[in-house]
Amino acid sequence: MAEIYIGEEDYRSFEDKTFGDYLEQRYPELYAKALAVKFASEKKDLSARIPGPGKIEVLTFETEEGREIFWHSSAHILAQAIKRLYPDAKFDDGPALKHGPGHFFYDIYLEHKISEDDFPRIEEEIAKIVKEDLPLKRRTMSRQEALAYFQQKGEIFKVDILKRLSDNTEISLYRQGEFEDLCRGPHIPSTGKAGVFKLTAVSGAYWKGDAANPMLQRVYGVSFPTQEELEKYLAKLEEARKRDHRKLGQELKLFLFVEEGPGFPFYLPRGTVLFNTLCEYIREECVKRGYVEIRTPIMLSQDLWVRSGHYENYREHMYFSEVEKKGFAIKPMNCPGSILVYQSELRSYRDLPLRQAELGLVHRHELSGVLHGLFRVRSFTQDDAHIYCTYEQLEGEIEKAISFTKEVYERFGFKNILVYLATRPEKSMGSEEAWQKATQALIKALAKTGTAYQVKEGEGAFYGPKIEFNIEDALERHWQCGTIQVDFNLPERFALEYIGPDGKKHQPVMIHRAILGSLERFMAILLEHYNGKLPLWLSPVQVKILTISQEQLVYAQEVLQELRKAEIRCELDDSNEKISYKIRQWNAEKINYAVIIGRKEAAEKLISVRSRGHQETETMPLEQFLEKLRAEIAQKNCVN
RNA sequence: GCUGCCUUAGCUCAAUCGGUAGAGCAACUGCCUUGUAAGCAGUAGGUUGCCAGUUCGAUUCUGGCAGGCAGCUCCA
Repeated sequence: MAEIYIGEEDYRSFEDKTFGDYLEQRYPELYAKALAVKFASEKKDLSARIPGPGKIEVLTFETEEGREIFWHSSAHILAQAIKRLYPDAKFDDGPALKHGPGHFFYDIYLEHKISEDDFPRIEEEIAKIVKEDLPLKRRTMSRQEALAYFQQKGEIFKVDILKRLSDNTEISLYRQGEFEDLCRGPHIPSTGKAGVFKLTAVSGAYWKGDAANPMLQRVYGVSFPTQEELEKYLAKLEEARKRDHRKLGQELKLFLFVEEGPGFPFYLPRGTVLFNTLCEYIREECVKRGYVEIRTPIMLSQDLWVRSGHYENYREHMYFSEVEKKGFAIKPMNCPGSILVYQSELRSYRDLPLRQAELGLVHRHELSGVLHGLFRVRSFTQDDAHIYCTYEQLEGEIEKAISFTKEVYERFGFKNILVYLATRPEKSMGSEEAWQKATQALIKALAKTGTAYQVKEGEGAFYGPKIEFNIEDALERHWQCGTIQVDFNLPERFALEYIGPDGKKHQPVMIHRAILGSLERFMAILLEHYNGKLPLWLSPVQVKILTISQEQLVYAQEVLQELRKAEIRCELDDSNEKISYKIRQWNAEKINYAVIIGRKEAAEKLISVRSRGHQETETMPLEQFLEKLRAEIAQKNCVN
């Protein structure tokens, strides 16, 4: 970022001038790129008067704050274009974005339904506005004046925004040509600096984000200073589209969705291997840390869910059924089942902490509109666990769970992990004191493990506060995976107890935790993260044997048997095709290794090995290849 | 669930103005006996998502339903 100091003397000669004037004279090259400035940690328009000597930070498209201003101004230009084409459009809000389907959007009320077919017309009008190079002029007025002004223009949404502001706020407006918008600013100096645009999406958005409110139309767009940058962005989008796990899942034959089961994934043979491999990994890691594993039924009596509070607090996400006039529910969570296992024996303090893991299949009714490949489904398997411990053990157990979680993410190569602390929601049960204690325990453990986190107010589970772990995928999207929750409520509701050293009954505390979260979601993240090129230990098919001609079939079968005996996941391509065709197929399947067998290899009882992403082959005895595979699998290396 | 868009062979996509559908890949069969990213030929594959309506006639127009996509709201 360019920083400039305007000294006492210099300032005197620019006393009545603007930042723009100053830059234009002193730093013409920088002026050409400047969008706005930051002075005394306040963002200002270039047309703002210099208030005094000091540091000026010049905001250009190269800076994050500069881009935000650029895109915010883009939203204004979008609105202006729409107003020109549809004069009865009313505008709500049009901010810049950090993530999502565009750099900016504008929420609009308009009778005409804007469709993608309208985009070219709107884009054309935007280009005209950019070409007109209209200066953006700021003016201020009182809130009362602004209210009257927008009322008279019929901009009812702007009026609503103004009504929510306090009375002594100074209101600023920005005008570009015939279009004027309520806005805090700052903005780029003129529409000529806005560059090239592309509209990317149109959809509905609830007014003020409330589902009870009517819907506005939200038009999304992207913009860049130059055409090249726009094209580069579009190419990146295309790359992301190719990485979509839904597409990879189909191409690699991993999983399937059918009309008969919306949101209920089917695992194909290869996807099942991946699923099972992840389960095995989690099991091993749990065993190392003193967990025991249980399995509980998918369907349990409705009374149980009433007792646990799910019926009261979670009903809209549950599936119900009736058998012999008795109500049943399919489990949306594993905790009540786990509790019944805890209660099956009289527990002693010597049994605690009891770490009870379950790879549990849960069903949750999700609204149809939120389903999204494996990221968002209606039935999924959680790598769940419930830890029953004494109050004294609580913090230590949370700390262990935090480091366990971090270790697992590291294994898969996820570097960026965001942690949140979600506190008591409105719809929840239990005493305020229990919530306080539980939340404090989480905070202490976070501090002790040196975990940076942000607070999500009111986003906890209905029975307790939670730590949420989000990992960042290759497309820089964040996905919630792991969670650690402290629960005083379910032990209370189910009257859980253990016999203490004093021979008396005490109530244990419960920790709910999941690391991968949903195996389905985690698989999807892995697929996008690795672009379908799974590391060897996770690959459904690790090796494919390709014969040069039918002559080598017998030897190829022998090699296949040997590899399978060594528990290598292996397939043989015995089709009557040329080797180049088989290589092409092998590559498309993203299988880690190809073993190529021709006349030479068969004669010498050797194999030729080619690895994914490489052109060269290496000829070796089968045993040597097996050693190499064993070593690589044992490493569970996830760096490609 | 809400708003908008989409649905044609296993997959990716065509089909003019309303005249009952085609291609490539995959599959299958045969030929070639193949040396590192598509060998050649042939065969089969469809109630155009489902149900109504308009029409002499609907893949095409209208309505409803289902599923999908993007976003909103929600979330592991």
